Amino acid sequence: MPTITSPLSDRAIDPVEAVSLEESGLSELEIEVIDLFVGAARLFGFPKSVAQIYGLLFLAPEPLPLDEITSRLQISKGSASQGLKFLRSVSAIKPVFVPGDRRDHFRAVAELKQLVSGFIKEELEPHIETGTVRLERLRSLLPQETADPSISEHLATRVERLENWHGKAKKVLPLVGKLLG
Amino acid sequence: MPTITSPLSDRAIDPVEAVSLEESGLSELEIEVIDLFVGAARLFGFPKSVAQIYGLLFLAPEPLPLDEITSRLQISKGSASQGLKFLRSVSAIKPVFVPGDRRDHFRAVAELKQLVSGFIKEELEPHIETGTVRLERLRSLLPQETADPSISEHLATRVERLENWHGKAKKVLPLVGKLLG
DNA sequence: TAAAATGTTCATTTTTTATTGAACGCATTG
DNA sequence: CAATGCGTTCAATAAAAAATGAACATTTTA
Repeated sequence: MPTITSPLSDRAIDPVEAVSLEESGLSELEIEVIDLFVGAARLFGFPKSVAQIYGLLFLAPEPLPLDEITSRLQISKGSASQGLKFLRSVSAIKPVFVPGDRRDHFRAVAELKQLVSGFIKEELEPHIETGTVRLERLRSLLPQETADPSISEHLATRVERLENWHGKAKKVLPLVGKLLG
Repeated sequence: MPTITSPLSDRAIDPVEAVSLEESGLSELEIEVIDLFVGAARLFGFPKSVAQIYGLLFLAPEPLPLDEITSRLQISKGSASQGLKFLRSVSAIKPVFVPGDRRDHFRAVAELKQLVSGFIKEELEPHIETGTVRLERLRSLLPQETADPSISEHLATRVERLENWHGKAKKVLPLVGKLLG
């Protein structure tokens, strides 16, 4: 297992990758910014391609269409399409109509608040909702009595703790977005 | 690409896995709680084994040693050792001395505030620190002038935006821990 | 002090996840 | 209405991450 100190271990900046990007016509600034996003994305569990696309759009002075993304980042049409789809789904990018061009163009949403809110709403909240059902089920599985009564007591306490966490998450998550206003 | 709708797609509960756990002598409640943690862990990018260990300890009335963890969860000694190491590193578990037993025993830290703080401190803050250096580098890469001056202007704005995000993260992250008090 | 117990490490294997690219649908255009 | 452009989908492949297990170091016990 190459996980060195933790499952979320740091990664060194890969010079090989940097070069391969450079050869495809990206500026040094673009390479650096994209790499920054790729690193951050890893932390949050996003695929590299998604981070690359967002990084490219973040810096681009004009909205870009899919085929420019594929050629500049040297990724496949499939990856780009999927990445854009995801970024749209969390409202991290917006489609922009460009007159006289049939292709869809996209710009990055650069407001932290919007980015975080979009992610919370689309990725986190759904999970929290399903949590409600699962907690009910947990409660139903609590043993009414055990050989040592302190054990069933302890188990009940733990389920209560989970319910407590769930409530906190429900309360705090929407608040986080506002904190970044 | 089996990523269906998003890179953080939901996963169905795998009945096969549930059975394999059940056969190893875990109660239905334990299976359910562990599965809950495994699901949540995926969201945060933790390995399954880490979530399983934490879940088991979370419910356990008494601290458990490594070999009981391996036998109850049916995971290898290596996985358990690494998982415990990580959980210790983020202060999600604590070693407990058990008289008359040479083995290290561990209990789960069940305070949300502590869990979140530990994770922020050990996993997030280090990244934020390296960010400072990288941002300085970005600034140095900004072109002094471009063919169209509005472009260099735009790029400067973007780097400022990143600095802005960085500052917000530095301010808000420590605050999140306190929000959960 | 030899044997057993405990826990870590890390090369190898397995599993999971992401990327690719060809096939397809649909709209536009010549 | 054939040909071309644009974008999506998905089976196959590649890449990345995690789990395994054997070797090892250390401590304890007999």
